[in-house]
Amino acid sequence: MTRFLITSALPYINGVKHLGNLVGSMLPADVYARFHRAKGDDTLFICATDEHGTPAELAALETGQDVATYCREQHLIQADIGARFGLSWDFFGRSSSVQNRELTQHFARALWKRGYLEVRTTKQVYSHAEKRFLPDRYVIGTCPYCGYDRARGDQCENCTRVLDPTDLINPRSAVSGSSEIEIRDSAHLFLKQSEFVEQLRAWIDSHEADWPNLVLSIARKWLDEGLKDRGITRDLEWGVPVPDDIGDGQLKGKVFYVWFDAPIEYIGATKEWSDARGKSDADWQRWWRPASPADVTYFEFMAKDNVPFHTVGFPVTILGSGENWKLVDRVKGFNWLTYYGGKFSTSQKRGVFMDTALELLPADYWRWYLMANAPESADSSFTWEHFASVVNKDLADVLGNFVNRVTKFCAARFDGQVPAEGNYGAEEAALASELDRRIAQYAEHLEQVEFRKALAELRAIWVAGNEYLTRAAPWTAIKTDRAKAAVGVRMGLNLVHLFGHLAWPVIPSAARVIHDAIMEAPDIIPWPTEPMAEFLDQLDAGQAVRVPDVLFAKITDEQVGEWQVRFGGEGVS
RNA sequence: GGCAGCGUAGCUCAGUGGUAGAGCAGGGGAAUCAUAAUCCCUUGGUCGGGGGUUCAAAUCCCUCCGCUGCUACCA
Repeated sequence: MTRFLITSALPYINGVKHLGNLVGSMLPADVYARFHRAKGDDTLFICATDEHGTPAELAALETGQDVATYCREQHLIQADIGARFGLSWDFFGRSSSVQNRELTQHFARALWKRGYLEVRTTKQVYSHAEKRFLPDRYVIGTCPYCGYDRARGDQCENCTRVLDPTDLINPRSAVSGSSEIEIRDSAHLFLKQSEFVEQLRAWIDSHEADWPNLVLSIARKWLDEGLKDRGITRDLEWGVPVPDDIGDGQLKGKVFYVWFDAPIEYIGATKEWSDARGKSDADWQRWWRPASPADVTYFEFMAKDNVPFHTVGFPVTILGSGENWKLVDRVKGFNWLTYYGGKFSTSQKRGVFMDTALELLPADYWRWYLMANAPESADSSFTWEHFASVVNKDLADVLGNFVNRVTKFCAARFDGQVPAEGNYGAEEAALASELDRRIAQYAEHLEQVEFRKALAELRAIWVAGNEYLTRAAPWTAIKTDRAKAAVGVRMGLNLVHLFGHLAWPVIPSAARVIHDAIMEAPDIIPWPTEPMAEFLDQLDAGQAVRVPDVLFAKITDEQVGEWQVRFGGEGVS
């Protein structure tokens, strides 16, 4: 049976991530990983912080810390928030780890030996004020086309023209504002991606059936436009150093480009995981260099801006190495989650970030809303009104109230114990067969990573519970026919138990509380594999049942209004 | 400019050739176990505009409009 290797795009080290980052990679990867663990599959879910690059260096500078200290602190912050969001990483690594440095250098050496790397001299902007080279977008000046005076060196945000830093009038550093900048020659390593076009195209075509349209079209676009060789080194301090034996000594003091080493950290973090447990290399290599590729199904989750790096850049690294590393099997790409139709923005304090989200409400509220409205086919817009209505209806009314009404009625009329009287009949058989069908659908949607559809189906399963309860009406039956009422309550309690199982991949904390009401939940709440006729008839008569506290409190209009103001809501853009 | 995705009910979205769908919101009813929750019934759309192919188009082709993003040194 195949093992499931799951990676989420690496959150960049520069600050706490917002809900859009969460729903675009980490959260769906977590739901999928939990689903496979629940099914009993051998599953490994890997993530890490992406720590190299100019923004990290500048952010450290701003806080007055050295970059290594800054990254260490930020990594711990992100690890903590991820854990509190229920992100069940088997390991959350760091792209600045020793393991990743060694692996990155290993891949570079393999590519160099096979002739896929080449040294080329490029023109780079050097700023005297910062005593450092600046990426194009960190140079600003006046746009020669439209006159906008804060155009970036890579593109003018005003007229959207693509620019080169040398095009700018009055160029200056975006960091210090200093105009003491000059263009210097700098040698860099280029990865000959152009030699892999046919190989990549054949590989991408082979996934016609199992990659989403969004991913296929982005990947093909890059090939169709003519794949260029890509510079994979930078003039920075912080990063994986280029080893002396590569590049004939022309690259002393340079580091690899963050997009070269970041995907390799998927492997690096797996080695970090293995090393942390004191295991041998075979332990992590069984995931990345399996005896047969079919032994492992490798699944990547990411937002659409990351698709080219995962379907073109990283595969070239793997293929070019000539070694038997695992290539990705399935890719799930997401569009953007917007905030009232606009961008989430750290600098403008616009939108909701993971830390503040948890100050407002528990993780499951967010997990449910985000996955039920995941930006799968198009960008989707977060609004407080929509969030409140989804949470109130789905979680509080349909699910929470079901658990509450069943357990409370049981407590009031059956001493809080699973009643023994009566036998299941046609009504219960019909429900079991409906649920067999719906659960199979729910599982299929999860396997196909159609999260909106999956969660709609899960909600329909909860609704089926409410429908059954209305038909069984134990509150009426109890007046004349205690056995009939007992049947309804017993089925209701079995349904509560079932819901605890089915909800676990999506809302793990609430699922645990629900399960605990019936019996103590295991760490991994398993997927129900029995036919429902059997599963829904498993509670022992006489066993005690607890009434859990209110599972989901409703979000009030006052809260919606307050949060709109606090986070920049409607009309703000 | 080029490219990609999207445009379907008031809102959020399914639906890729065969009589327009779901959830929410709105309207009516039932029930009273429950977080006033639930359940049943129901109103509502010339499928962005225009043209074409076809016995038949939301779906295929052309064109125009709008929104969002990408355009390779941000990550």
